[in-house]
Amino acid sequence: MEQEIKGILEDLQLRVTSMRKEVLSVFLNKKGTALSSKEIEHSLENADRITLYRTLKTFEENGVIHEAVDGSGTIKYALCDTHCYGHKHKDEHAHFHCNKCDKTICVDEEIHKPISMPAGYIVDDMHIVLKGTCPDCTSLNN
Amino acid sequence: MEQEIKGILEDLQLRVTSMRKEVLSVFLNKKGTALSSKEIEHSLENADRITLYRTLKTFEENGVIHEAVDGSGTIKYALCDTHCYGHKHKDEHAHFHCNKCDKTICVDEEIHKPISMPAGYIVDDMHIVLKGTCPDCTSLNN
DNA sequence: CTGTGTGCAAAGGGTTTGCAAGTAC
DNA sequence: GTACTTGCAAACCCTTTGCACACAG
Repeated sequence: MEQEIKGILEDLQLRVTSMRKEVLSVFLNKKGTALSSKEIEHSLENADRITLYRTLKTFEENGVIHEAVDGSGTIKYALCDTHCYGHKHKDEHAHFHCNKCDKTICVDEEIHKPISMPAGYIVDDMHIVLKGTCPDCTSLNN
Repeated sequence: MEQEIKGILEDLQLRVTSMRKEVLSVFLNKKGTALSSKEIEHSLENADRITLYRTLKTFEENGVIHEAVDGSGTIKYALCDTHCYGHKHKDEHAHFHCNKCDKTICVDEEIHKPISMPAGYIVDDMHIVLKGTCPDCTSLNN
């Protein structure tokens, strides 16, 4: 893992700092989950929030992570797929947002184009957000 | 229109104040558009931002408006359909968000269920956000 | 050594809360 | 008249910016 992280950063010619390694490991440990900066902050040992913001920005600019729409009001970040490194982001999967635990997961199902826009509209990007209750919260019965 | 607005408020047993009438008329004048609190504020004559926040909250609690997911990072509000007054919100239409003018419109096309969730997930609500360029901005060529 | 990254302090923007005065009913 | 609304001030987030020090390469 340490090696994987170092590799990602070096490939992008980013300096390998402890903050970047820590943040990246949080994402790798929670693959398939979109995280808010707050959640990331809580997952870090010695968290300087400001540095975290800058780290997230750097990661976003370099195609390591991308913003995910989950309809929770706060911006979340998700690890980019390999094919999106450095390129234009294609965030073509759906997100499920649990209203109880506020967790957001990436849904890996295939998406069927749900709608056809009237003429004149150019669609670059599509986000699908499902809201409800996740299995963890259902079984907890709270 | 004055009558329509008064009727909506009275039906919900809300006091008919000038702020509420103004905000409601903004929504009625821009039917099919989801508005941010900033946009609403600019549409008002004598706008006290704090009162506006409270008005929006009241409207939301009473099923007059609902939050719309448009992936712009800011929360937008849209007028509820009649069938949603006071009831659980069913925001089953898609939203188109123009990346150029930041406008959000409600798309009235029928939605085909685009995805099937794995077992264990309870889906209460679905939001579909399309991002791109609207006809106005395409023709302006800017 | 050089330039980038960090961490603190302070500023900025949006939203919420407290409270006295104003208004709907 | 009474309870709900309003509007101002202040408080409270979260996020960004400025700058000196620290560290990666």
